[in-house]
Order: sequence, then structure tokens, then C-alpha cells
Amino acid sequence: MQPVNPTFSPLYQQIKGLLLKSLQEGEWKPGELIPSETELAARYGVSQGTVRKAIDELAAENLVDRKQGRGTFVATHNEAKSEYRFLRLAADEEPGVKPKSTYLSVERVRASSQIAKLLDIKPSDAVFVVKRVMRFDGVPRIFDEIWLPASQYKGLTLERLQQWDSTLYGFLESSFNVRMLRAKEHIKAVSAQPEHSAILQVEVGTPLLLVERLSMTYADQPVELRRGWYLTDKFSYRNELY
Amino acid sequence: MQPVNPTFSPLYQQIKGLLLKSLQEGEWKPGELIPSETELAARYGVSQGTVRKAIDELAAENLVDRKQGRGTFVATHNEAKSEYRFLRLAADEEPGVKPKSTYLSVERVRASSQIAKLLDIKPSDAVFVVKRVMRFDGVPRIFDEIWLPASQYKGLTLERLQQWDSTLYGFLESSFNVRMLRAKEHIKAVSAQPEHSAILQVEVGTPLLLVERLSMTYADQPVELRRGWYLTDKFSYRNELY
DNA sequence: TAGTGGTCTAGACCACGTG
DNA sequence: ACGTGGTCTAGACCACTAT
Repeated sequence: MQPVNPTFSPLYQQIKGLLLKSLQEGEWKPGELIPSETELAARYGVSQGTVRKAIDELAAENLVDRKQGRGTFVATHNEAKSEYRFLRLAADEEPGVKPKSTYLSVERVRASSQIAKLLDIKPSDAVFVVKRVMRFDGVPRIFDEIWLPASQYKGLTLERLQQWDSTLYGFLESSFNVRMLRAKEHIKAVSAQPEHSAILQVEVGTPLLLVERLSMTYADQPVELRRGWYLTDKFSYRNELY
Repeated sequence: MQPVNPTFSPLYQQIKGLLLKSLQEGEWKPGELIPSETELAARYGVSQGTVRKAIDELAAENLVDRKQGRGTFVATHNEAKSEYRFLRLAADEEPGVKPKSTYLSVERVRASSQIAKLLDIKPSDAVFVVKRVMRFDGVPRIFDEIWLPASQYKGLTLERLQQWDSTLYGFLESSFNVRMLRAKEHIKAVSAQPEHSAILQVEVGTPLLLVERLSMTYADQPVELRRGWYLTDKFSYRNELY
């Protein structure tokens, strides 16, 4: 027997799509409570269990945050739980130590063809280039060079970054309504160049981890590209495999 | 109102525990079909939905493999799907290229205190040290040094490794009934030493990725420690963040 | 006490793979 | 045609949080 409907899509996936749309359009803002499962079930005319399965997937992707007895909240980078959610570097001895960022510069330039291609914009488009250093216990360990498509971050300045005292992603979310949902990283080992050498206070030629990250928001739209040089003599990049 | 039972554990978690026990004890072997959800529900005296939720979690952890219309299979490293499941290195240009391993040596030695600590064995315990090189399109890109607690891999020899033509984890699973379920990696950038230099055919001092992996089987028991030196000029270690 | 997410059930039906 | 996993429903009850 052939399937009746060859383009079959489960109901809960369709509900998930509707929820994603509401999230993307800002019907519920970061940190806010979304309607209860029962309420959403009534709204979409499906059973509570179906809504539940849709929300299950959103929770697994860290788009929302369930709290038993309280409700389901829109995830935000401005909360303890997802602070440094994407940062995989940790000290070999005291893995708990958190970094502090210092912003060095913000420039507005045209995207190179390489950067443009990765960010899925035109080579002539403007991008902000942010440079910063992250220190752990006062010791510089990461130098980041961050490209942000200017069209999405109008009015970004070094001063505003320097005044912000939490994470960059929290800042971008609060100030420009751009939320990083997932990212891909490509990691290589390279030698420290003079620029890195000065900032990370190591000799030219010291091996560094080069972490290239492309971050995406809703609909897999790329909204940030960064290259980070990590000093890994006493720290390492952590990963789990399943 | 206080909870009635402070040590509450959902039924499906208990069922998951029972399934894990059967998997660990080999009631169902790698690659084999496990009983249907209906059958398991009858066996444990719960509803099919409860069994389903237990299996959902096992599937999410890659311990079993569901196939609609066919059944649920015990995951194995000896199948296309999980070949190189833990290998994150891929070519920047042609990410699909698969490596070929060459085994260089197998030694039986006493674990150093450092290795013993990580493998959770006594420093006096014997371990096998395996050295190998992995080539992509004939080019050596990874040099691995692998520690295996001798007690779990009795009779391991270089010859047997050289005769095996699939992945190491497939070999360890088939020959010693040890299945790698998950692993943790710590990644650093280092300079090539003379030993790496000779094997990877690069100059001493070339930056290499040092990937230290600790692999676990059931009950989070560590059963493999390895250090891999990756040449990342045209390849990179891939990771996804959520 | 009320409301939320979390668990569990029983049953119906669908999509998929195999014989 | 049959058996499997996958979806969907409706309803009951539990655990947790806030008021």
C-alpha cells in the first residue's frame, strides 16, 4: 500500500513551525513566559500532548526553557543558565573560572569576498569588525575578531560595547534583537602572529587554537562570524561525543 | 504541599534502567533486534507509551537505532551509520573523504600514574599502548597514541589489528565486547615534536591539534584513553553548538 | 489552592518495510 | 497482509511553584 500523502508532515512539526514563527516575530520575547500547553492546544486546535511534543523539540534545541510548576520561557542569553553557553574553553585545573571581556575596537568596513560568502551577504555590504580580548583570572587567553553584518546591528559602537557588562550575545539580543541559536565551529592549530603575540602576551610562533565560528539565528540565517585565537597551555577546548 | 515521595523516579526511567541492564549484560547483542515496544511493555507490565519514552532516550544517546517498519536495533560501531562517529576531523574542501588507518605498534606496559588516574585503574596495572597513523587520500593527518586497560582486552596484538579492515571501535566491540558509548575530548594546540614530525611528515615545530579523548562504556566506565595529533593545515575539527 | 509542566494509560490510526 | 515504529487523542493523576 502506498502512503496516502507523500508529503506527510506530523502535526507536532507543523505546530513547532507555528511556535517558531511566533518566537521569530517576537510575539513572546526573550525571558518571557509563553502560553501554557493547554492554552496553546486550544489555540491551535490540537491536543495538549501534540503541543507538548512540539515544545519538547524547542526545549532540546535550547530555544525555550521549561520550568516545572512555573511554565515555559523563551530562552535568552541574558540569564545565568546560558551565559557563555557557546564557550568551550576551560581551565585544566579550575574549570569553573569565568572570563572577562575587554573590547579593543569596532570598525565599519566592506566585507571581503570570503567573509561575505560565509555570512551570506554581498561582498560590497558593510560589516562591523569587533576586536576584543578575554581574560581568565586576569590572564589574556582569547583574542577574538568578530564580523557582524552592519544591516542588522545599526548603531553599534565601541562605547556601547564597553558599557555593557555581560556577554556579547546578551548585548546583541537586548540591543539589536538578534538571538544566536546555534553555531558551527571549525578548529585548527596555528602559530601566533605578531598581532596575537602582543595581545596574548606570548612569543610569535606559539601554537594557538584557531576557532572559526559561524552563528545562526532563526531560519539558519548567519548573523555572526568570528575567529578566536585561544591560548591553550593551561586551558583546553572541551567537547563531548555521543 | 510536600511531595509524597522525595526519591521520585519516573517509571520510564526505571524501564530505561532495565533496558540498559539487558544491553550491558548482552541479552541483545550489537546489531541485533530488540523486542518490540508492545512486547517490552507486556514484559515490564507498563504501557507501550512508557516503554517508548525509555527507548526514546536510549535512541537519543545512540545506544539503539530505531527503524520505522523494522524495529529497534542495538547500535554497533560495525555499521556504516556509526563508522567514524567520533571522528570530527574533516577536509576543508572535500569533507566527505574517509581515512585509512595503519597500525604501527602495540606494547604492553604499566600505566603511568597520570594515565591510570584517567582510566580509573591502579598505576601498577598493565595497559596496551597502540600507535597508529590515519591517512586521508594517502596523506598522513593523524597520529594516535591509544591506551587500553589490558584487563579488558586480553590477547590484543599488532597482528590482529593489522588484519582488521574496519574501525578500531568496531574491532574492540567484536573482539572484546567493549562498546564505546560516549567520550570527552580536551583539545589544545601544540608544536610538532620529532616523533610527530617523522610520522606526519612535517617540520618540527609545526602547529598541531592535540586531542585527548577519554571514552566510556556502560555505567560511564572509562575503557580507552587516546592522544591524537592532528595536522590541520587543510583539515579542521568540526563542532556544532546549541 | 490553583495552575503549570511531567507522567502514565488505553486505544485508534498512520507510515514504512517485509514477505 | 502483517508487524513495527510513529502520531494523535482524551483523560487521570503527580510533582513543583507561586499565591
